[in-house]
Amino acid sequence: MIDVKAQLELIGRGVVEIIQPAELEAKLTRSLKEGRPLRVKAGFDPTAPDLHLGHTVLIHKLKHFQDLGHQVIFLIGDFTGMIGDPTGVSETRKALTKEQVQENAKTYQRQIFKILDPAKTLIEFNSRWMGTMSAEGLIQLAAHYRVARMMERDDFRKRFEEQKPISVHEFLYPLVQGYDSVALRADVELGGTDQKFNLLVGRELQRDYGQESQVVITMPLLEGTDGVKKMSKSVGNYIALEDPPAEMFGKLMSISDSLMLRYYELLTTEDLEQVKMRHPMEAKLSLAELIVTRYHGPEAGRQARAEFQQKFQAQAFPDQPDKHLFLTPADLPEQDAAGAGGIRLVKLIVRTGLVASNSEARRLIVQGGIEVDGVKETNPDKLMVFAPNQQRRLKIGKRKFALVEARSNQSQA
RNA sequence: GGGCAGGUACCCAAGUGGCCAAAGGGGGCAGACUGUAAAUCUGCUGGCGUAUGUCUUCCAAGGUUCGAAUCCUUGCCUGCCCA
Repeated sequence: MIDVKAQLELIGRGVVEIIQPAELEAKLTRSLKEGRPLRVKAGFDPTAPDLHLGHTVLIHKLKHFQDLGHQVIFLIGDFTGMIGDPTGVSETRKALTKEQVQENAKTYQRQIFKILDPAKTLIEFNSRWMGTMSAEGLIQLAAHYRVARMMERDDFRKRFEEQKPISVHEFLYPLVQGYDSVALRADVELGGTDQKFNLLVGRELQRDYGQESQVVITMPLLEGTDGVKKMSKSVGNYIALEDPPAEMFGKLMSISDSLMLRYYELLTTEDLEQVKMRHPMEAKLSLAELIVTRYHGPEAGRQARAEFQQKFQAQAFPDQPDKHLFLTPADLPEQDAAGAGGIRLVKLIVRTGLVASNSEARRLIVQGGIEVDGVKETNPDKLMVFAPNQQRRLKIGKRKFALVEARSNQSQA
């Protein structure tokens, strides 16, 4: 283990707040002296089956602690997931079933080891102690906190003032999360700035239960792809670690220039001044490749970049279309003047399955969002004639491509 | 337990008997513009062989009416106030 000052520097990188810095220093000093690693906890709610880039800000911080030799505890809130964290949400969240939560938790475990060292990471589930807690125990736990303190929290107060529902069980969330720290005897807990309230409850509960209070470290929230709201599963502005490479790359390229800098800041170790001096598009391509590489490997990174440039910059048809459609003579019911079989353009578009309905296909066509073999086609009722084995390339909207191929008979792959 | 106010399309929100597939905003999609974008501007945004047509939709079930998102009844849900 390295000395306290160096540890503090790494730990402090990128954090928003440390409560309290002096306590952290004391803990580190004692840890070093006694050769006892600190127990560092971060909790995750398995409310959706995917971790996203927003979570990695925290996970990277855990990684820092891990590299410094401390005991990292990745806490999966399988029990709390059944409650649903009310933080930052304007409406009551739906509680998940036990089965859903367990399914999602499995995925979590697989994903974090793209960053953390499996051998040095302790994975815990808070159902281990919460699942067996009696009603009596829960009521005793609840007695440790006051309603007025609960209402100090912004989202509760706002919802209360706006006459929106707050269920009693939502009050239990901060309590349980705080109790997790008691059960794990956590020295440090990491969380986003939105978690500050919950994290602080942990400090108070530990004190009430006769333990030393944990140090709380808050990290910035990563904005989602819209650049405004925090990245979140429920809002849908997220980039999941398990998004396919091409999709991940595409999402990263669709962020604004200013957001790109934010991502560089929080997700990479690149020097920001140098990034700013580069051409924004170049910088964004590098960022996208960097991140795809991190989660899918260098080969996937290179490929995603090449494909992106082919698809959007050269406007070329990709090697791997989104859909390869085969048509048999039965699919070509109409005939042109010369008697050749064809299909109306609207129908053809719908057949690719890349568009939801006839009306939507029609809209796209009329608005100029369809190209056939590189030529814009705006007549929805145009009869598309196919000779046997003829192929046509459809560009549907900005980013969907389909290859359509006529087959002379029913034999089909 | 009592009183009051609400529940409208993906979200917010107007509409209170026919002109309502339902204003407006957000989101989404498309086009233009670009450096991939973002921003901006324009258009579209329930389904159906696009149709001065038709079907399904305004919490749910019934009812009144030629006609209901709009009126009545009951139920479910939410908030506030009183107890």
